[in-house]
Amino acid sequence: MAARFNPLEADARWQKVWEDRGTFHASSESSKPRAYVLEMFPYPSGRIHMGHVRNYTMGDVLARYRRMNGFEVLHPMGWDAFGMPAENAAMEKRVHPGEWTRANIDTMRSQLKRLGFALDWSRELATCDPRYYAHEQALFLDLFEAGLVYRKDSEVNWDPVDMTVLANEQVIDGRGWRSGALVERRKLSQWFLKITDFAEELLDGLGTLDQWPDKVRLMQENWIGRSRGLRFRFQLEQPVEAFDGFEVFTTRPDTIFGASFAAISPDHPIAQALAEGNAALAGFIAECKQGGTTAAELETAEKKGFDTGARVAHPLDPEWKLPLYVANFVLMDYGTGAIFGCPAHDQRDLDFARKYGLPVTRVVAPSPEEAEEPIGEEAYTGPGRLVNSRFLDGLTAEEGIRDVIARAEADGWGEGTTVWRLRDWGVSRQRYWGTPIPIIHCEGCGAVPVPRDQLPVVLPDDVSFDIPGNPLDRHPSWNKAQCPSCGAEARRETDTLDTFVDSSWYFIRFASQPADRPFDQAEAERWLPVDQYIGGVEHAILHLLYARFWTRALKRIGRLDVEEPFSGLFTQGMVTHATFQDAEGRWLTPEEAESHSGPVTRGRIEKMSKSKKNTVDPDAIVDQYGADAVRWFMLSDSPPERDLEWSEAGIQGSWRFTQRLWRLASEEAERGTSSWLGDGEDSPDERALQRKLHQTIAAVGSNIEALAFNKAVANLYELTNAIEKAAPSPSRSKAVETLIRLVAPMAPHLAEEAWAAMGDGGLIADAPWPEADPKLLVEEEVTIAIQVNGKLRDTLTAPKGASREALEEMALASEKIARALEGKAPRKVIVVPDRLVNIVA
RNA sequence: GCCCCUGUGGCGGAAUUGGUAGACGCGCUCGACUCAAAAUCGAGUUCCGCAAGGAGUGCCGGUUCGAUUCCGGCCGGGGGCACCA
Repeated sequence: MAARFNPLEADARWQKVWEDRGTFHASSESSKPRAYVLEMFPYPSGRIHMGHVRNYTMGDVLARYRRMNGFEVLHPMGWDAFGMPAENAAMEKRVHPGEWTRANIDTMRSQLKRLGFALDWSRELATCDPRYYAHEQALFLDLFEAGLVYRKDSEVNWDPVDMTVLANEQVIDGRGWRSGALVERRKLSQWFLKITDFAEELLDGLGTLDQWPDKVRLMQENWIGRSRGLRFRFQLEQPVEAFDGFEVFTTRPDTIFGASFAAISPDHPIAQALAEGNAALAGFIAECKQGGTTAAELETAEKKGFDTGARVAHPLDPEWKLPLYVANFVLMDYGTGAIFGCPAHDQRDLDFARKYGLPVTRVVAPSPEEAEEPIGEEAYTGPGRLVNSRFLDGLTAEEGIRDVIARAEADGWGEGTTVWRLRDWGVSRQRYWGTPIPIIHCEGCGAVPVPRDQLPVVLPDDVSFDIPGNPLDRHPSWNKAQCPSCGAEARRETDTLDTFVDSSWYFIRFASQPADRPFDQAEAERWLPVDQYIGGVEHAILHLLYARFWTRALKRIGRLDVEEPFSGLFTQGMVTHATFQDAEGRWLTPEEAESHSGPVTRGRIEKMSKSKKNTVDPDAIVDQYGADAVRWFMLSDSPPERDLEWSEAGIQGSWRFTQRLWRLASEEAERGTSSWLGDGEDSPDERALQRKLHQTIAAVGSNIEALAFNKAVANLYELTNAIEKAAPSPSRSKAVETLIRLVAPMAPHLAEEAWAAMGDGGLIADAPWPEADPKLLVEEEVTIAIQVNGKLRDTLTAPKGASREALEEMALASEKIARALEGKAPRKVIVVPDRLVNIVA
């Protein structure tokens, strides 16, 4: 028996055993209860990083734990393999994106396999494989036929560096989420998915996701952004071309008598019409378009308007005319692109009114005395009752809103409505490395779906990346096609799908992968929804919202009877590491920092990234310490939702622990197996160890279920400490055998090795999770805290379940207590059985 | 600006419904083993104090017999959204 556990030799050996036996293949036919454990699949960028290791280790512990608890576990892995970096690599390294991607997949697959994850590799998929995207194209056509896909000219977010369109979700602070370039506005013809059709159910569905982090639900709620209010019509005094009026939306119809102007967006059709005969207005509109869209620019941007000279009638008083402005802060793509301005109760409107000398009339007052209180530089947005509002006077805001909506609906000039912040999902990308959109454009017939029997539309291989832009566009033949409808010469759609479409249904394909269709409904429904999904919080909106939408869209068209794809969600923290910089501010690796001759500053602890040179390559660590030590470290110390700081000391500590476990197991193995088959003696020490063991079984189980891996690790350390202190005995042997089962989900190679050495025969991967004996979960004796006026003064040991009277008597008998009381008589004694006695004096 | 989360030793962090704050790990100190080192093992480690004792969970206040936990107000850190009518 080796004195040391040698992972370099053992890891690969056990990985091969699992693979040869198909231990982790998930059977869709199994009669066991099912569990679907999934981690967000990786983009094959080159090599795996510590963030992947942390993510997949967490999922793996849960998957192995569920297996040991008798579940048929689906735990698959694949590749989110389309996307920009492959094209960037193609441009920089003159390698085909497909070749680059597939090489990366090979590298990363073997890296993942070295970590011993309990994955069903037979279900591996890559989204860039025509065998995957063929089905995506079919699903796209399904949605197209169901009216959930449409094409429209629209202002889009154009990334001038990546030369592609971005979805709203992909623009962060006015910059492209990947390139970081300032995003421009451009008008293009684009494909959209009707996610707004699902706004209400996506919002309401959040209420059913009780195993999601509140934070993520809240972020999605804000993103979908429901506003209820009144949509009503302003009549123009004089028609502008064909327009005799326009609609506005407000969430505060109660303040309608505080109106002092109307404003429309520079992009509003009426503004456009007015500008035709008005050079000054045309100039103003052009000026509005120039402004940047970054947060800082918007913050400081002045509220500017242009008085069109047109007038609109107040809906509740036709004699009352309001001036019509074109204003730079009114957005065409929210609400109706037009507003009524109520300066007294909206800060933006107030700024605007002050600037242009418009009246400011208070219509809400916190008390009757303040009804005529003038508005200063701050709009009043607090609670109160309506004033200066004719028949609305005296009503609360809520009553006023209801009243005005009711009148508008009765008199036909408006209606109560709901407006969403969520926009439809633009999925066209002017890129090569993505799923081709299966559409043919015919001059006579318009956009025609590619017939099903011509799917998949496969990407051509003969493309060049020496000039920017989309190589599909300039391909000599690929973009030419025959119109499926009339047979005329036509043009193939050269845009590809946003890669977020690929990841919107991969979890369904994992569950069921027939060759001739996207998935088998019955089989997919047997696995879905995913019981536990684990990934980074950066996908809180983008991916998780799109996947929810896609699932609901499939349900609506009758393809899958699942409402929510992920019933449990966990967002894990990042892996961080110290950073170092030299005197010139250049980043240094930790090794460089150590040997650097000049001054070195230790920077912040930051997310591992190549640019800051603070990455740690998992492969090198696995070489040095083995898979189990790395896995153990990923689970230790930091709560999984928080960031984990990588440290050399930490991985060494984990390595030491694996060796401690090995020593315990090998000692027991040498003692022989028969010792742990007995029940154990009834000595106090053995009873104490048994109790510790069973408490640990219960605690580790519930902590793994709660994904509180750091706490489970602490429980295991405690048990290990207790076993090491115990003298050899049948109970101790049994405890070691059980300890090995408890660590098996976390350190599976070591556990198999120890299991084999202890002579059980089978695989620990197939062994059942130990059962906690409820009788052994409670202590016989408890420590009682004794307080005087709430301050701890003494402790005593009492039998569990001792009576209040007995505890009080014991407490008062304490010498320390007598001293603390300083002769004062107790006024009151509070006894919490099995916990404490508090004497109030 | 709005919304949300968070603040505990030298460090990462524990602490069922309010009931012995600091479990467990890292680091550090001392000791054992060793020619020596590594590894390993033992003891200690919130702060002040020789001790008795006192203070202590960002700060100020409140509720309570009792507050890391509940409430109010500040301060610091992080995240999301943002001209959203």
